[in-house]
Amino acid sequence: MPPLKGSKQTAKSQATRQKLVDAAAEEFRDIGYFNTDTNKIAVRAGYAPATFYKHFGNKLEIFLAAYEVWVADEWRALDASDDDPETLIRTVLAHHKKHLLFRTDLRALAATEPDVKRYQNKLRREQVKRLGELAPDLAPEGDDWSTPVFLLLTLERVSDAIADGSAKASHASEAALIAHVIKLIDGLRH
Amino acid sequence: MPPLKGSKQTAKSQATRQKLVDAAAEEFRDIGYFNTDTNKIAVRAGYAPATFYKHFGNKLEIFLAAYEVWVADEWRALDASDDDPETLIRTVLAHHKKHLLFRTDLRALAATEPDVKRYQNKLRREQVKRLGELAPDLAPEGDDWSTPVFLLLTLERVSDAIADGSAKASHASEAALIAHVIKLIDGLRH
Amino acid sequence: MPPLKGSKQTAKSQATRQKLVDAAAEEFRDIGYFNTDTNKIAVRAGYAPATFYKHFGNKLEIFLAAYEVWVADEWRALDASDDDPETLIRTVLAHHKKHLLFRTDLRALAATEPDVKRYQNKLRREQVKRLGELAPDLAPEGDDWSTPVFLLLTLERVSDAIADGSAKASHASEAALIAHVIKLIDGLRH
Amino acid sequence: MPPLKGSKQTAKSQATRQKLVDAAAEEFRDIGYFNTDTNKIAVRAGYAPATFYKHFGNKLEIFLAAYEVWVADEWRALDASDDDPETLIRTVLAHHKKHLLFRTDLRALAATEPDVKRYQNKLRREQVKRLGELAPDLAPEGDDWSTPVFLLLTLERVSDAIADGSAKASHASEAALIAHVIKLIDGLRH
DNA sequence: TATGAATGAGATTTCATTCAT
DNA sequence: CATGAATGAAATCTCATTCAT
Repeated sequence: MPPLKGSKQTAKSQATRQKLVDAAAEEFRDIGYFNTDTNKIAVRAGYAPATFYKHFGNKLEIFLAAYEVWVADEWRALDASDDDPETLIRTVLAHHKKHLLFRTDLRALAATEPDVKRYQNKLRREQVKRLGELAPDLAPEGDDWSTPVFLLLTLERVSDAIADGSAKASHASEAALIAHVIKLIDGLRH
Repeated sequence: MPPLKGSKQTAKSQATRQKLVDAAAEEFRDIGYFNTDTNKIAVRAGYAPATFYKHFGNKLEIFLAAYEVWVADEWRALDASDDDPETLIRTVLAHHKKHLLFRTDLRALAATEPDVKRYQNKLRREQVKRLGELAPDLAPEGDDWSTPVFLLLTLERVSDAIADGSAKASHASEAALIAHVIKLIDGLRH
Repeated sequence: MPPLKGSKQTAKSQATRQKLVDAAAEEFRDIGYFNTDTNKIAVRAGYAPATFYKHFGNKLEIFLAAYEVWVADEWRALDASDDDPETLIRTVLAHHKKHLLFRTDLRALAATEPDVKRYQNKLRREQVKRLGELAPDLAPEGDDWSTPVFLLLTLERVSDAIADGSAKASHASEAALIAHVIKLIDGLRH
Repeated sequence: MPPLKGSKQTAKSQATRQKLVDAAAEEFRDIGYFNTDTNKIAVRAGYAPATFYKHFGNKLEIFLAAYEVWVADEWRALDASDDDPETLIRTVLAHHKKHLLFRTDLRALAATEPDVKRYQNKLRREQVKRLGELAPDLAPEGDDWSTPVFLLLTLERVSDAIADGSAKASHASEAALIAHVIKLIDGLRH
């Protein structure tokens, strides 16, 4: 069966777009959003600078696209891991370690760019729901989601501190911090 | 007796420098490090662009100077407040709310600028010591600082989430989150 | 009997060309020559950018083609209308109102593009002849065409001023201006 | 008496701005608005491209500034000339001949740029008032300005047609057209 | 013939930095 | 010490045009 008319071309376009997103994700991960530019991204993907603008309107737009991929990756990793708390924590931690720079830039952008903020909030809510599915005794109770949110915030911050080396620099070992998180989880279960 | 020529000039120079730092802090607070530039800072301080470079080598240098002032302010506020946990938390929270943008930019910069990272780590250690003075039963025990560090990280992250509105957006009220922090503090005391 | 292969292709090619010209005319009318580009024209016609260059060498070439169509339209409208002066004036006016943007761009292009200028001059001469056929007492007398030319220029300018709103903005009503033109016509008849 | 503090510097800035406007006016006159760019203007004035943006936000802004100068020049020329109709007509004609390209671009821009349109309408009204001062028997009568407006439109269009050579190309001599305008003026006087 | 994709060339715009005073 | 002005370098973005299919 021959491909539908045009589907081959569209596939090529999609592939280019994907290469650009991948290149952007690498740039953001390696040198950070604020240290790269659309030219570098296009060239890294193997294209001329102008090609960038056939697929994205500006740098922020590709950041959002890379963010989506980033989140999907994290969820895929979490889905593939076991359900016991320590494994989950270590999965999150590994992801944060790899994408430390991406995450800090994300938060900086969320502070000034409404689009980023909106998307981030939406993902946070989905994250809480997912957590509730993985661990029913941590699920939100009624309208008050503070328990799972508190846990996620804490886990996030601890992971970042371990990932960026500041935990170690302030004499807090990875193991001890993880133990604290696990203890916190036990205390939060209903 | 008139002041020596040299010292007078130094005093004037110091005043200019201070005005520049203040202006920079305001810029960073209002529109963020990445959305301002050295010209804007100089003009906001009431000087010409070139004056900036008489006092600072580049934008990062003045950021560090503003960071020092920022930390001193927070400590002054904490010193002036009562010692009970809730008051302390609310003091930290108020400070974070005001300087949300500054803080996210700080973290983004720390991820790529070694100077910022170094200074940040140094401050974290001082912060832990201060906490130990305020609350001896949360002080580090021996070489393991993980308990106070864990608490500080959590407090920091919760404050940011309240300050940037993401807590509310994920259905976690300020009061409920603060209650979680207080409960955590109680659990961590030895 | 089926058409020859060659002629069939030519017919298809002609149809494509026509669609491109139509789309170009719409673009020129709606957003203007200087605010559109060959890609937009091709896409508006339902083709890919490259197709444009199979039929026209550049943007100016299609402008000329659209200009021809534009003139033919105006003449068709005039031929279909009555012969009394007011009806003719109103027909011209209606055409100018619709194609205001096209006309101003035409004049701007004529000032720098010899091809446009040449074509425009040729059309002006034909226009004078037509006017002479419609109204013999306004026809050129010998080598001096100044009377019909003067009339056409005036009519043109008044129509533009009404069409672009500048007449109204300077407190000159459409009716009063048209009355002036009619009076002028009466004065010019021999 | 020493110059006021800063006045020398401001004078320099004004001089630069003026050089830019002059260079822009020359560009617009020689090759037209749509064939030049901010780089060419800056370089023609003797500056680097970036300098342009210290004085003007974009190309349209300097066009408006050049427009103001252009109008002031025309009025200066008219004020300096005699009051008899033929002299005035020839003064206007000379100005149009010199700035033909500028004028057609002006009209094209007015069709798409509200700022230009607004300014142009404002000037038209001032022009009518001036005409009323020069020739009281052509002044507006009450709210109806159509008589002077009709005259100005006609004069303008005839001047353009002579200036751009289209009058000649359609066998209408300059002298005969001017005679028509003069006759029109006589007919319009009250 | 038509095209989807890509791009070289260049216009627009920003900004850290310098220079002459 | 302070500065007004200017700018080199680079990032952002556009568009007429081409190429492989």
